[in-house]
Amino acid sequence: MLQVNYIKENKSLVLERLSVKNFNDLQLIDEILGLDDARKTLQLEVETLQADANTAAKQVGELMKAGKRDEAEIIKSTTVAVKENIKNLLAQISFTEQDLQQKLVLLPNLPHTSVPKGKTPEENEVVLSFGDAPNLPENALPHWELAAKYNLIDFELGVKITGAGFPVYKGKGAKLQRALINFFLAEAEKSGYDELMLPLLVNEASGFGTGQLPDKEGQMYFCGVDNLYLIPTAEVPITNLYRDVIVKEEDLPIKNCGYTPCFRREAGSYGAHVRGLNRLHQFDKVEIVQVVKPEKSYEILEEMSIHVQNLLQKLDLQYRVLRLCGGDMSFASALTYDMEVWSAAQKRWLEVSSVSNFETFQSNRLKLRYKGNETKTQLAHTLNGSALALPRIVAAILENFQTENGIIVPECLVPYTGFRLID
RNA sequence: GGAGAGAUGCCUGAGUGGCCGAAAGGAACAGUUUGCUAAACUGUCGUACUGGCAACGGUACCGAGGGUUCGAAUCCCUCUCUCUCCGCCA
Repeated sequence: MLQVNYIKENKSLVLERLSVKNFNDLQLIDEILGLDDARKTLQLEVETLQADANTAAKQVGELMKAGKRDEAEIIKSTTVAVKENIKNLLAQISFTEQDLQQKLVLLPNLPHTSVPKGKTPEENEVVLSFGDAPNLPENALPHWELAAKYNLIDFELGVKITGAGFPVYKGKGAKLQRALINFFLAEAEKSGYDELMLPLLVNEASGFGTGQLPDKEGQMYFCGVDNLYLIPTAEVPITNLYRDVIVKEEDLPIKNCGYTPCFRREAGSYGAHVRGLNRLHQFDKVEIVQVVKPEKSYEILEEMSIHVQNLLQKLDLQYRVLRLCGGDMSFASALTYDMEVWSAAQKRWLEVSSVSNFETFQSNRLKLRYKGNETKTQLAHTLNGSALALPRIVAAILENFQTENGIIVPECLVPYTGFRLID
């Protein structure tokens, strides 16, 4: 959520930035500024009345004590009208604030100046490419066929017990999952992230804090009886740890990581591109999150991007890094890098990580601030990234490292799998 | 699931209608003292909005939301959460 005062002071800049995200609703901005002015005027009015009422109440107290009942009664009678007035004004303020809030959450975050204009994924900017595509024979198999051939993943069983998009991992397939999770967590710990194990269901306030609610609720599974949502990413519980918190400046940066399953309804996504592991309703992911000082956040975004790239390099996967264009970025992000690995048998890039700087967009909603001895309380910056999402990594490993004799597991995973070959 | 108790500032904890934005202690920060460490002493020590160039003010907030009252941390109602006991249970 953007800060109203910032919008007020930098209106033309805000409009210019928002246009990069293809957002051009000048009228909405004007309405927001109008509502904020109205709110302030009402606020001032009600506070003046309250100050008067407070003084009157004190006088009554003193007069009563002095035994001057009659005089007290006179003052009492005058406050009745004032009270009614205050009540009305408060109701107006509350209504205005709600209206303002509802409109304010419609504004996406301002993209960083380096974000390219564009509407479609094709307009994302390739920042760098790393590694070479493996030379696979013409008859190389896509991962879903490999998964069946080596009895690693059973998609049909998942359909039976739950539905499409909930695979059952078996044998070495299951072990590979566990190995990847442990490898990613170990690497995150080496990079200084403190590990957390988190609730997989969150309440409404948390969904709002990170921006899934109100507008993207269709993306989450919802337990209506208890009013809880299944997390679409560990970002939600981790970042909400710091909701309504004022952290000490010296405790920054806060670095957390956590492994969780993620649940996404993905309503309306069907077809060839979602085959196999390409898009699931439940998948596993290790997430990294940082809470940092504003002046450091872009430096840290690079650091997080490098952490993710190191993982991909250790896994010997060919990858590329994209700087997302305005149209492809998420609502809340100011700058996002997507990491994609090459899926050699499908012959396409698969997104395996997304690393974003949200600047104060989330912290403003979360009321996540920091305070130093010298500095006043101010909003912190939040960042997060997948490090990494498992299914597409598994897809790429199966496809890229397939041989006549089986699938060769990357060296770095062997300590975690206990085997080098899937056959 | 049943019964009871509670929720106050960074922490502990006092406060049952006006003198309470809130005692006291601890922690933290600054200073004085000190050969060093410790101790002692003094001061500072919540958040948000808002007025003012500033000095300094105003308003709200004692789990959340309503109500009673001229006046509520204090009384009433609803909700949430925590704790204790019983039941059930991985």
